[in-house]
Amino acid sequence: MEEEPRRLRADAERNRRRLIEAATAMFCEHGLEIGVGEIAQRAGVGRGTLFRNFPSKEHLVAAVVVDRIHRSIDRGRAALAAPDAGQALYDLIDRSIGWARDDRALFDAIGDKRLANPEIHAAHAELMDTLDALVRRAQDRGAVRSDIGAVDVLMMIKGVCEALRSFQHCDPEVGKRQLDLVWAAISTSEARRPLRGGPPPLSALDREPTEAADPGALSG
Amino acid sequence: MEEEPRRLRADAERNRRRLIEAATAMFCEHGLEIGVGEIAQRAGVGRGTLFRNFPSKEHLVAAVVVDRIHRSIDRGRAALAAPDAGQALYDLIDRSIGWARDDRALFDAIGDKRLANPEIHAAHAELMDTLDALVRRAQDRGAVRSDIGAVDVLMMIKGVCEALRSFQHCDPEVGKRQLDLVWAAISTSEARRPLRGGPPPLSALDREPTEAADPGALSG
DNA sequence: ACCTGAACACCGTTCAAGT
DNA sequence: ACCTGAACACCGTTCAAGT
Repeated sequence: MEEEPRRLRADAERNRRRLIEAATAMFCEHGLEIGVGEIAQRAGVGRGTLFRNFPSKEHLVAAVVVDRIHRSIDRGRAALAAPDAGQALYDLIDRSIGWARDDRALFDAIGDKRLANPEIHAAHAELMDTLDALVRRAQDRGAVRSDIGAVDVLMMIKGVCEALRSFQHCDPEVGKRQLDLVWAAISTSEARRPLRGGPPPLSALDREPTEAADPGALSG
Repeated sequence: MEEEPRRLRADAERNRRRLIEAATAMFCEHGLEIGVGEIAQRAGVGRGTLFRNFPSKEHLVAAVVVDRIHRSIDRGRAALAAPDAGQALYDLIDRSIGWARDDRALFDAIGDKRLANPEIHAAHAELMDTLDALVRRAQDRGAVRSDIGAVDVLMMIKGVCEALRSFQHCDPEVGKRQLDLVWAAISTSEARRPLRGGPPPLSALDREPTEAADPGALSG
């Protein structure tokens, strides 16, 4: 929580920024398994500089995750200002799911292992406070049932995001229906919305046939 | 799909079995990041033997996953034989969530990346057929709403399992409520059940205070 | 045919040498 | 103070030598 007191030299400060930005972009594009060397290269610094700023790759991940959580908090606060609290919560879940498709392992990379990091923990607690306020406002409006809490909602959002990330190439309609199902679970019967589309065929989880699966990928 | 025609020598067959069993146990206990050397050691063979039976670690994971899917199919078929189809589906989801807590990255490790493996794909298709039959029977009974499909249900189960896996040390009540929320989403209003317990406090996602978080884990 | 462990390649991390 | 790249450690994978 307390601010870092010591000043960084100008070039060091710039390198640190570049590293976080490079890491964010690389994690988005290639997932967390991207090598530290490639991140350092993209940031235009040596590998040693990366480890001077972040004691380990895991710390770099943590810095990026904290940054993502802060963006989520911003979105949550904006939703709090919206007139229709129920609609605002629905939209927030919708957009979170949309981002999960692009962001790969970023916002999703929150689990109790990473929450052991105090900075992530603090940011996450702030996010939960915001979500809690949103849920309560939606409950006051009668859009969300009164017997659920922010933890229930967060877990459902996280679940949908991770399930969709595993099936990144599946029919996009599957994602829309997951949103609708989450809403069916947490909304009051008055605020219920119909599920969009029909039940997806069993093939909806397969890769799109347009994208030929590389044959060398696995087994044979 | 076609059977492996060539016979393995008796000792080779035994080694292959031992490797799958050792891998299953090690993956359960330590997750997929366990080293191949430790798996080979537990199986009582050299590392080279592991790679003679499985071209890569990923293939070994695939073999274990196929095995797990077959067990899921067995559970699904048993559920099909139960008198009350709605209750049977509810119980199956319940037990799947329970297993997810113990199994770490096994049954959960199904995504479109791994479905590129033809053996996993075939086993998964069989699982989907079974789940599809279960859902239809529950719909005929009026327990499950008519506008959802097996893909919707599978995605929700997978989501809950992965979300719970991320928060392995959180309050177990969170898991029970996730099951109830899934059921609220997919059931007809007649078959609805109340959510067990009350809304979890925001601290429910933190580690239990009894288990002291190792301070050296991350940042400081 | 199959088994084995030494050797190789790759990637996260450290550190002595530079500025 | 900070930067850098060579060097180290670790782990997945290969392969020459054994049985």
